Amino acid sequence: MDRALSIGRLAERSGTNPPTIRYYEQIGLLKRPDRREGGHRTYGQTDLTRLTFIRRCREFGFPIEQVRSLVDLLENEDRSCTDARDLARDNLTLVQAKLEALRALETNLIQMVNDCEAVCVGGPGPNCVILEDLSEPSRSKCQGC
Amino acid sequence: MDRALSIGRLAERSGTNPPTIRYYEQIGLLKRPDRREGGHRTYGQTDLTRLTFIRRCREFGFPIEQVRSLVDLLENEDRSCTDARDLARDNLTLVQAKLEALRALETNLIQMVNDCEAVCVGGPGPNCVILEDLSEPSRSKCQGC
DNA sequence: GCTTGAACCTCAAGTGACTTGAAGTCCTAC
DNA sequence: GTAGGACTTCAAGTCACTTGAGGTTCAAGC
Repeated sequence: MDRALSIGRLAERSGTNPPTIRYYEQIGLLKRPDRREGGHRTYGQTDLTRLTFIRRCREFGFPIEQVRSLVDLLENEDRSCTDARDLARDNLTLVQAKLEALRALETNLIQMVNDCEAVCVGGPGPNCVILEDLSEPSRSKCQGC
Repeated sequence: MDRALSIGRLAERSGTNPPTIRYYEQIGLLKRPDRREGGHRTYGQTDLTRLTFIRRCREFGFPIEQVRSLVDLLENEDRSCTDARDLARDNLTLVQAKLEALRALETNLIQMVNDCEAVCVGGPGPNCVILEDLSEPSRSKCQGC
């Protein structure tokens, strides 16, 4: 019903901040909106849809340049959705790599905290097992040696 | 044996880049090293140990300011290791939150890719189920509604 | 119609943790 | 002696915004 949205309302409804919207406009991800007499931006339903799409993409971890491709895909009848699948698949691979690293990190941190509580908690800083652990060179690169 | 390391060798042995080492020096995380006649930096075993510690902390996701605390902890007899445990615990909480978000992301992305392959792959971009999914407002904030 | 204060405007700089580039100097091996 | 690789400093770039300064416009209440 409400067609003309201020930047603040658009921000609210799309889950963004006004400065972020201006930033997206600046980098050409959102097109320049109409202005009121005083210079304030006004937006319509189409802008809300597009911005929501952009935010979703960002939540899904797509970097801005990929979001640009996806927006293009969404608005261009001539492009095949295979591109969208490929982008999603690349993104999935990245997410899975990050997951693996984070899981290893979690295991290590849990171990550190537990060891500290069992062995040295309350003792002098330099003797703490956590600091000892952190002083060892990384084992992540050569598991075998 | 080799006491005097150039910045390049130190970088190699610690798994860092020379500019990163200079950056750590600049922000006061590494102390200013001795110089040769010509101005080149030289490092010893202590520097290698400290830098290795810093890199490990960074690999574990500690932000620079926390690394600063941990270094202080490591070199200060008067501080208790409870502080180290608390920092590790805070970090663990953050890691676990990230893990949860990434797992949800992974599930969503897998779903998208699979759906696309089952339903629309090869079709025109704008009809792709992936783009439809991305156009829906986020459900992550209110699971129930 | 006037006032108040929230929301808006632009432009520039800041964030974190580095990386990259330019332009010049030093060191080592041949 | 010389070639070229490693080093030096300083500044600017990266990503995706966020924050701040300083000024203007809008909507609501009186």
